[in-house]
Amino acid sequence: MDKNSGGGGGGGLSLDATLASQTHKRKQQQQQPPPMDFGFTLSCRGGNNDSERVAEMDFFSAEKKARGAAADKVQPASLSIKKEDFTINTGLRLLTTNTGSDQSTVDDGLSRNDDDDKENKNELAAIQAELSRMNEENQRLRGTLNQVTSNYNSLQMHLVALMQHPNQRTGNEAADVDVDDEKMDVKQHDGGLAIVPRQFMGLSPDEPSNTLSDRSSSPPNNVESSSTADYRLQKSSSNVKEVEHRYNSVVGGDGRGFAREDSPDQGSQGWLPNKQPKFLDSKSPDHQQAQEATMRKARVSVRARSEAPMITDGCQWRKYGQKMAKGNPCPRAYYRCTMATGCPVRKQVQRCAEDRTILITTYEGNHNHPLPPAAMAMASTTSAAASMLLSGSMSSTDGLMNSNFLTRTMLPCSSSMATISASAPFPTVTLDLTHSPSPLQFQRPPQPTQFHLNFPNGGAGLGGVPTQPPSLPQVFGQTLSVSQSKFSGLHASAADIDAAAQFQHAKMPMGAPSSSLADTVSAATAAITADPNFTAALAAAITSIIGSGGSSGNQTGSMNNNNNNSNSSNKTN
DNA sequence: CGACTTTGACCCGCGC
DNA sequence: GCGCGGGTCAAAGTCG
Repeated sequence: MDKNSGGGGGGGLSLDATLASQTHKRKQQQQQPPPMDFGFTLSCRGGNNDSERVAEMDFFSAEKKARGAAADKVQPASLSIKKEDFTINTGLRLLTTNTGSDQSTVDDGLSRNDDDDKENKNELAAIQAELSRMNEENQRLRGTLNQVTSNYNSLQMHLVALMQHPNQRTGNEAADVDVDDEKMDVKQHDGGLAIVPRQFMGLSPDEPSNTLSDRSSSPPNNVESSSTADYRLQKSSSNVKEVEHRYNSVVGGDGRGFAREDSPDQGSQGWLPNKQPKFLDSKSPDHQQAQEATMRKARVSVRARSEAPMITDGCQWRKYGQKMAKGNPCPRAYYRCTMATGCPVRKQVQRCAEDRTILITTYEGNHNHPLPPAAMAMASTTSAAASMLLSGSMSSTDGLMNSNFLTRTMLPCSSSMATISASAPFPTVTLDLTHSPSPLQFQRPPQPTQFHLNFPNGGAGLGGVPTQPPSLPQVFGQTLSVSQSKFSGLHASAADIDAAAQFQHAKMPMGAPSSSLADTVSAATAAITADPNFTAALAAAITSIIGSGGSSGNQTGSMNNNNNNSNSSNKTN
């Protein structure tokens, strides 16, 4: 019954940056007055949020100035005031007719040469015009927001399509796009250390050829053409729904949790035995069942050194079983999340047979309830990893899994990846925290024991300085791998996890402040500072990195961990 | 007394 | 069909 049925997951070079930027903006739009320049937001990869915000503020400040001036105030260049002028006139008439009975006989209201009244009327008219204009602007912004939402959904779908069918591109095409994207990284991170090869970018084979040609034939610096965006907006709603369904299945399915508000009611199902077949979508039953079967078994395993019987991940767990697993003298304990009734999340805890100081914690499912900050860290990690994993596994169910997927998702330091049990019965992502980071990985300066978390401006409100949350590869030298029974040897790069995290965070509950970027960061902070168990804190820190990666325009590749941001630099060891 | 843990039994899938 | 192993259930016990 685990509603895991699909894989969102993101991964990509330029796409994730754009997507993350839009995601972040969506959150901003729901928490504060929406930015004015949506067109720029959509088209600008890794755009400077602050510049846009400044533009917005300038607009309103100019507006205030105009309010103090005459009624015929200067309008921002981007706004049309014709309709508002009409509104102004209407208001005047209404005021005139309603002011007094003696005025009713004077239609034009000019017979009374009362300057004070005129001033008052003008002021009222100005205020009314202001209100009217605000209303209109609200309507316009609402429409723009809808458009942005549609575009965002289309991008999501596109991203999933890319992940599902990455190999139908020709090698040259892939190389071209990859090179372009890497160039973008260099642009975005001019710190000199910012070149982060981002694999896993591909064009969907089922994508219309025009999009493909747009990308392949466009100049190298042409990253996101409007035609492509338009095309994405034209994606069929059915595909979007399918993607949403998959994504909701991965990141959690209830309205309170990670799911979209319009998603099917998945969270109400709560925990039920896996053996009970439950399929939420009636369309394509066979296909859906296959997806469900795959999704509900997706797991995220965390290997960490810990003397404690269980790593502290911020959630409350209830042990419901213990078994002696074959081949391991240490018993395997089964836990269920008890933070909310019906939470489907379970985890297994078992010590490694070879090294009993290593604690293997395997998570399954997604929380259907709000999480405390400390718990959000791990939950974000697992969800992101699962979404990444399932995005690939779903392709396998479609028979479209490409071998290139494996190679293009390999990290440059793939040789140092941990070897995970290839006999895993279920698709499993393993985060191996037992190895010290390799300083040579990710071409970064040797800082093997430090994490630098660039805190976004949301948490402390530090002046809205644009931050560059480091992507997973930058700060996370740990190894990451994916083992799937169907695709033994499948490896996923940390960048994929990062992208998946971005994808997931795009679906985080908009109304819940706890899902905000700031809380994600605070979650990591809380986990790091409060948790006596270092491994848990380490995992939380990693999670925070993953989770925060989707909020900045250039989250995918910044290796400049010691950038100029004043609100950065949380570290743990 | 409620929440949690323990532990044997049970169910199910899979391989032989 | 049977045995094995993984996973879960649920009654009994424990703890604060």
